[in-house]
Amino acid sequence: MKKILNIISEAPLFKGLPEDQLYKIRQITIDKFYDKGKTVFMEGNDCDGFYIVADGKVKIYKVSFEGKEHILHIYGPGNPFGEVPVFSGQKFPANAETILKSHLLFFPRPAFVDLISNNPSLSMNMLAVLSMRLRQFTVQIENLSLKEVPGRLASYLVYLADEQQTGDLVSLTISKGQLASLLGTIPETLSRILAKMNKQNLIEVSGRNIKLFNRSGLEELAEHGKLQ
Amino acid sequence: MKKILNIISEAPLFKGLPEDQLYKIRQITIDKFYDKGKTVFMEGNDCDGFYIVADGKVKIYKVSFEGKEHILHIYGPGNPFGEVPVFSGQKFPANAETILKSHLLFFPRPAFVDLISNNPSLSMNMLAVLSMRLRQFTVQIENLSLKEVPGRLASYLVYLADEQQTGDLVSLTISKGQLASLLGTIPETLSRILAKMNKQNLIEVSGRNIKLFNRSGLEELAEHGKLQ
DNA sequence: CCATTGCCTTGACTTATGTCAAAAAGGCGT
DNA sequence: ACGCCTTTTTGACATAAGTCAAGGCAATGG
Repeated sequence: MKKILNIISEAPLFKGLPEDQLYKIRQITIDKFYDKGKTVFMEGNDCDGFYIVADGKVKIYKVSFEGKEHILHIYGPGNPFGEVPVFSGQKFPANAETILKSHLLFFPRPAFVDLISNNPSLSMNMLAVLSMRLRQFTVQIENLSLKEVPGRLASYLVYLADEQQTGDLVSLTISKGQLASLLGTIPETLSRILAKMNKQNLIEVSGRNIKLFNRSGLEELAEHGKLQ
Repeated sequence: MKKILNIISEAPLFKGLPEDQLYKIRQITIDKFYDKGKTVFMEGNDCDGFYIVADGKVKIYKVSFEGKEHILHIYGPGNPFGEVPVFSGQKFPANAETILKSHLLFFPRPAFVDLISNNPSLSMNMLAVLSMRLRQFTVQIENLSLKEVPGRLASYLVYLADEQQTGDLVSLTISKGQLASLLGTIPETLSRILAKMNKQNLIEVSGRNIKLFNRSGLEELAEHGKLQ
C-alpha cells in the first residue's frame, strides 16, 4: 500500500500544491477499503463527501427502470469521483461500485469545503478537474448522438492505444460486457462489431488483447465512417 | 437594455456576492451584441474568456463529419457558457451560435482568473455552476443511452412544464427542428412521435404550444415506458 | 479430469429510427 | 392577398441495433 501522502500529491486534483497544504489535506482524508463488486454509494444517497481512487477500479453507472445498466465512467488510481454533489447539491447523481478490490480515500464534505474556501490554488485545481470532466462529457454526448457503435468503438480503441503507449497492441482493462455498457450498447452488438472489424483486417482480437492493424482506418471510422 | 450590474447580480454564477465584488466583476465585463444566427465561437478556437447571456438565446452544438448537427444546450439570460476551457485548457470544445438577436457579456480569461483566485466565494459559486453542469450532462447521457426518443421527449416536456409554471400548457421556446437536435434525433422522427402521443391523448400539439393531458402518463414514459 | 460458472459469440428475428422525397403548413415582406 | 421561404408533416423504404435463445469457450475449484 502506497503512502497516502504520496497518493494525494500525485492526484491531478492536488497537483502543484505546496507541502503544507498537502499535509492539511492528508489530515482530513479517511481510508476506505472495498472488495471487488462492492457498492460505494448509490444514486440518491446524500453526499457527505467525495472519493479518490488510491488503488483498484471503480465504475460509475446509471440503471434504467428495466434494470439495464449504463456505465458513465471507469476510474482508476488518482481519479476523483463523487465530487459533483459536494458543490451542487447533496445527492449523488449516479451509482459507484468497485470492479476490483479497491483502496479509496474519502474526503468529508465540510472539512473539504473549508479547505477549498481557504485555498485559492486548490480551488483552481478543482475547477480545472471539473472542467476536464465536462469536456469529456461533451465528447461522450457527441459520440452517443452523432456516431454509431462502430465509430464509438473505434475511437475508444484509438484512445486506449494512445494511453497505453504499447504501439498497436492494446489490452482491454475491463470486460467486454462492461465495454459495451460504456459505449452505450450491449455485449451482442459489441461482439458482432468486433468480428466485423476483424474480418476487414482493421484489428485482430484475441481475448482481451487487440492488435490494431490499420490505425488510420480506425481513426477515419471514429471520425465519420461506417463499417461495411 | 438592462443595466449590466443588474444582469451580473442576478446570474447564478455571481449570486450572493458582496457589492464591491460585483463592481469588480462589472469592471472586467465587455458588452457584445449579435444578430440572430451569428457565430460566437467555434470548436477549436482558442478560448480567451467566457460569456454570460444577458439577453437573447445561444445554442451550443457539435457538428459531425457529414455536417449533422447535435445541440448540446440552449442557453438564455443569466446562463454562462464557454467557461470550461477557461480552467481546463485553451480550446473551445463546441460551437456557439445565437439563435436570437442577443446581448452577451464577455469575461476575458486573465482578468477573470485573477478575480476568482482572489475570491473564495466566487470560486465556490463557479464550482457549484460547473457541478450543476456536470449533473445535467449525466442526465443527458443517461437519456441518450438508456432511453428511446419518446422517453427523452416526455422528460423534456415534463421538465418544460415544471419550468414554465403554466400548469399543463407548455410552449416550446425553440423550433421543433432544434428540439429534435437537442433530443438527439431528427425532425421527422420527432414529428411522428408527437403525432403518436397526440393520438394516445397524452398531449395536444398546436404549433409550438403543447397541452399536457396526462402528466403521470408522460412521467411514466420518461421513466421507462414505450409508446405503443 | 470433469463440472460448474461466468463471459462471450452466433443466429434468427423484431423494432426503433434514420434516409430520401415530396407535399403541406406557416410566417413574412411587398 | 400574393408569392417566397422556412419549417413541419407524411409516406415508402433501408438499416443499425436490440431481443431472445442457444451454444461455445475459458477459467476455477473440487
